[in-house]
Amino acid sequence: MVPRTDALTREVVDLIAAVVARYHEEYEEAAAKHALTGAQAKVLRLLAAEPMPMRRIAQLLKCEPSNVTGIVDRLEARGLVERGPDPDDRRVKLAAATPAGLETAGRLGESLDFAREPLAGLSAEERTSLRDLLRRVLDPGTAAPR
Amino acid sequence: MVPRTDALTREVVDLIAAVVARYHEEYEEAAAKHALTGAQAKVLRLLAAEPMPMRRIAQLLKCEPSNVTGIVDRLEARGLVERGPDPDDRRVKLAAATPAGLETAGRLGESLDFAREPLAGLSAEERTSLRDLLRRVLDPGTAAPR
DNA sequence: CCGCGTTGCTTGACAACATGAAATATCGAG
DNA sequence: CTCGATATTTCATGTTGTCAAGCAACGCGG
Repeated sequence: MVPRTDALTREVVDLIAAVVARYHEEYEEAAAKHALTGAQAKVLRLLAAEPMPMRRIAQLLKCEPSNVTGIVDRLEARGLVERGPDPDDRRVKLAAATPAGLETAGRLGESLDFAREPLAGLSAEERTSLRDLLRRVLDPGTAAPR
Repeated sequence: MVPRTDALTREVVDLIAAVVARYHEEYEEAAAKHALTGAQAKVLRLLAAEPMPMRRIAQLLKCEPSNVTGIVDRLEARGLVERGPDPDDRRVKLAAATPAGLETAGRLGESLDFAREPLAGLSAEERTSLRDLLRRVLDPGTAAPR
């Protein structure tokens, strides 16, 4: 096992923390540019990709369904999202982006440039090796290529 | 410039997003294990490393000082943190972890294993190359080693 | 020394997010 | 049909975040 004091490991952990901090910063900033909070931006992007029941949004956000109610309420109040019935189950409400919501989501996506800009400095080989390393960090089951 | 549709770049961005999500999940989980919120855990860790003025905490958290007041209030109410005077400037209050706070911070640190466990699957060379790639992503000014 | 702008912190009002418990409506199995 | 399970909402509550206002202390120019 890697000792807690391993300088290299510690440095990598710190770098990951820095990436996380930076990602958040830029995400919030991009959302704010469109008068959205981070949570609203996340939901809007989900719904722009595909309409889905409230329950599913809560699962993807890893939060309580009652929380999603409020977030969708606010998006709906601004005309970015709509709630409609599910033809197969009248308990379910399908949330979907309106045309205005799709348009906002599109512009939002363009602002979410994190790592596209920084990544531009990396060659294709470097991006490939970064991809492979990140994959293995996320899924330790993946063995190193022999 | 890297085209928006570049599959490799898109994949790396998605992986980074996955790392960010996972980091947060594990951080909140570790904090909750000690009955702390994420923000409280962050502040406690800062203060366990070194006492500092409220103002500095706000800078490191990138939030308003008035917000820090509340977070430190809650930590202080639980005896994990103390406010003391700054001998050099009577406007300043130095927040510091109490012995109980140091102890909690210590156990918290042990729970914050993100990327230490996953990283164990990477060889020293791989960790080095991950470190170098992350450094360049965070600071595009750094040229590729020739 | 004295005023006065600046700085550090707190307070108050308010919005968003988050959880949990309870209410409502619907589903589906028996 | 009945009854437990599911999907959503509502309500109460707590934490995080902002902003504006206030207060105490600092420190500089005169």
